[in-house]
Amino acid sequence: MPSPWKRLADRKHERDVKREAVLLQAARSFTARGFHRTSLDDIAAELHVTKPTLYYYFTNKEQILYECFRFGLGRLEDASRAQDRADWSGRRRLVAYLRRYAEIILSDFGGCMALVRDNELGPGYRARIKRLKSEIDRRIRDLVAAGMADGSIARGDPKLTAFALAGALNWAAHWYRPAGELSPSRIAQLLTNLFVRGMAPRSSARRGAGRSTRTDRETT
Amino acid sequence: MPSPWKRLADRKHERDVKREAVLLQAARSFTARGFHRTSLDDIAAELHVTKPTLYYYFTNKEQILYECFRFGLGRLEDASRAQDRADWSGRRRLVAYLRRYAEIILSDFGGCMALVRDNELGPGYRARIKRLKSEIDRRIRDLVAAGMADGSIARGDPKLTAFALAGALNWAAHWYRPAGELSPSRIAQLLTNLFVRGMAPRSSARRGAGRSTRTDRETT
Amino acid sequence: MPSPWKRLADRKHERDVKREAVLLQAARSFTARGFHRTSLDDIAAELHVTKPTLYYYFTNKEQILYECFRFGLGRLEDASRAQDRADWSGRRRLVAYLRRYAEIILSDFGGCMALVRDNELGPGYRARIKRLKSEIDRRIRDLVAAGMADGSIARGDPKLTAFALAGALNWAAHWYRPAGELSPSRIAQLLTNLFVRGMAPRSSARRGAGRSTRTDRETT
Amino acid sequence: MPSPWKRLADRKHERDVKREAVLLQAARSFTARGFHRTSLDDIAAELHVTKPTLYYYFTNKEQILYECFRFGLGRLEDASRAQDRADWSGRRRLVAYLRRYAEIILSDFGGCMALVRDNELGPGYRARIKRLKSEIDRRIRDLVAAGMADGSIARGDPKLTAFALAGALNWAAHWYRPAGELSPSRIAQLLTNLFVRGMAPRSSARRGAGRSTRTDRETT
DNA sequence: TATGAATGAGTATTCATTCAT
DNA sequence: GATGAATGAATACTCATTCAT
Repeated sequence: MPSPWKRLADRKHERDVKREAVLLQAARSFTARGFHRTSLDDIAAELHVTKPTLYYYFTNKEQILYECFRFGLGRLEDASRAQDRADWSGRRRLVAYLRRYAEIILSDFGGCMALVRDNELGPGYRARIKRLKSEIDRRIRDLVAAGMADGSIARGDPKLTAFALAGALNWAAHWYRPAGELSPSRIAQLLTNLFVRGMAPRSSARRGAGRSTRTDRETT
Repeated sequence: MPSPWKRLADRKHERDVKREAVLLQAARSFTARGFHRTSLDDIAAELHVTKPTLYYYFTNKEQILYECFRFGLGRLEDASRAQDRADWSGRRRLVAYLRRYAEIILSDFGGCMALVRDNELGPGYRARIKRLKSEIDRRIRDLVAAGMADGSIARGDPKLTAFALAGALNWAAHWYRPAGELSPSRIAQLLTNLFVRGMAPRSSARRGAGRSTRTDRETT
Repeated sequence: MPSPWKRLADRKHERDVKREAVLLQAARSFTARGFHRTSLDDIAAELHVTKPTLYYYFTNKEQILYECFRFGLGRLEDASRAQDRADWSGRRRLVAYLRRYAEIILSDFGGCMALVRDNELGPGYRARIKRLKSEIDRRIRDLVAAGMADGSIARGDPKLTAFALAGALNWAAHWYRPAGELSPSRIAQLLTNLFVRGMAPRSSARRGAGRSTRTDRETT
Repeated sequence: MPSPWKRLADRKHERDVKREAVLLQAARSFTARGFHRTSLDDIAAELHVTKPTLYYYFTNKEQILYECFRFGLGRLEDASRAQDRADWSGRRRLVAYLRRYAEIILSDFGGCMALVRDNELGPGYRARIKRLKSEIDRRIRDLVAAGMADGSIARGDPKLTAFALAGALNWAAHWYRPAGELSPSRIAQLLTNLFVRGMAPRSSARRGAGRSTRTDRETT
């Protein structure tokens, strides 16, 4: 016979599972149809519950969107911490991060974050999301700057470079189709390669010469 | 006494001026607050008219957004046609186009196009917009492909490359602040330079060597 | 042919007429069924319009109640100003005021004011109503105090006396039935007489003796 | 080891204690914020329990209000019975009753009764409350009539006199502040004195003369 | 042309109530 | 006894749209 505590933990867990199920469905619907065109009734129906049930787990429609954002941003944050390897060059860390970044952006919560504008939120929630977002932006910028400092990335405007990278990746949420032939991580790879190498053709002379160490080769 | 025909033309002109004023205000409001959070009353009030007046110029709220989109897309279309210079390399034509593209994206209608999702439109309008958008996408892709064909752009996936470019530029609409120090055309320049050269540092050996012709240098 | 200005004035007037009709119906419904049990649909239906029409004239359900209150309070305020006759004793002015007060309290707006609690209003509106109400209270208190000063009213606590008078009159809104035999002004008369004379029996010795001047006799 | 019967009695008692605690909290909340603006969740939270618990003690939100009313009315009823002293004049009995009446009205349940309108209740409960209320009204009226019959109260309309008295006392629930300087019984005393003596100034000739017997003096 | 007036349809939100545990 | 979870019903409020003038 299981202890009542276990049961309590189960309940807590079940509740969290349900809460997350709501978030997932919401993220998908918000992404697909937009925040305002998705009614709580829609979300509830897709989960086979009724609207007030959603209010048992969330206080607001806004809060639901906020949590979707936070969830996606949280994963980006986690990914950013995972690349803190002192033995890697800035570029290598950046590239590794961007790989994860793309995977996250092309997931349900990430897509919601990239495709639903935060001005759907009221001032309070919005400010908090903006803070988290600039945290992420800053993280990319820092990696870029680190790369520029250690010579693994060509000198330039780190801020603009970071925006360019984030933009190309975020935009992928617009055109990515799960059914397509490109997997998220393949997209990430191709985009980062493109960014690293640039579009200018490499002359034969340039091949291998003066490039960073083998370790930094992110070609797969 | 002026001829009544003149008057008719004047009227027609005045009507178009007003129509466009509505569109401009709408584009700004839609961009700033989102399509659904902007009521026709808002737009009307900002123009110092009343809501039904808008219906004199447009049949729908949707149509207003549709026309905003079309306006921006039209300018992109125009810009694309302006780069049809057979004597330029694919890359040069691409870079020239991207420069204009960025300027347009960072204008009122362009920003609206980049920031307001087309799923706010009903199926009819939406399909038309999607067609126009893929027209633009195709145009970039074609320039990329042309560059790859004539050797001015490194071989790769033209589609993905085009998406990356469009993404980085479109995303600029999210972070661009007119009050900031970077002008749209400067942003365009920096972004395209970044794309062309890539982030990898150029070895001294590489400088100038084997690079494309002087003509293709887009450094300003 | 009427001038367009006339027409504008007519419109304005018509609007005010309609606005007031809404208020009147609202006051009656709020009084009869309570603020929360009266839905805007109820009010609208009773006026043969639809709910959004009410929003054309008022911004809020709360505002409707607020205006009902204000309307009633405004009439009390007017009545209070009408009794500013320097040649009358305090008591005579008080009695005259109370007569009007009762008539107003037993009207639609007055009843609403007496029977619907102001805590139905949000803090903003409520504070304003409270201010108006204390204005009225103060007015009665001042008349009582004036009477005490000029000897036409027995000395005592003016505040408590004022509350007692207002209470007895306001409470009449609870039991008054328009169909009953007592008219509002008759009720006012009887209640004020009772207040003036008190319940203690008048000994024959007291009759006429030592009473205040003939002018102050409010016996009808 | 205590007998199980004792335990049952304890339980019963405990249940009643809790039931009454719910009623008291409800009465306070209903009085402060109104019936509809007080949710069962509010009441439950203030009691540190959850909403369904309330349903263990009551079948309805309405029933809770009904019981609050009944509780207050019950105390008025009790008070009325306590004044049945054949050796006292009608007026003295009336005055004694009013003293208790005021104390009750200025208590939690009494205030609820005076401030929350019975039209919040459905027809069934409401009818029962109205019956109890008219019982109370009738009781005051009877005392007034008795006083008029035995000469201790000046002749007049007993019904209207009773309403005036009840009104002035009930209304005190609106303005009474427990923190103020006037205690409920002092308020009762002042109000009844005012009613007995009236506002008209007593001429010196009248002092002491022809007034009712010492016994009837209710000055404290 | 432009507006005042009105409305239908939709939607977030609240809340009393129920029930299995 | 008490609670977590769920729901039906009601309701304020918004807004695109229409139409007579």
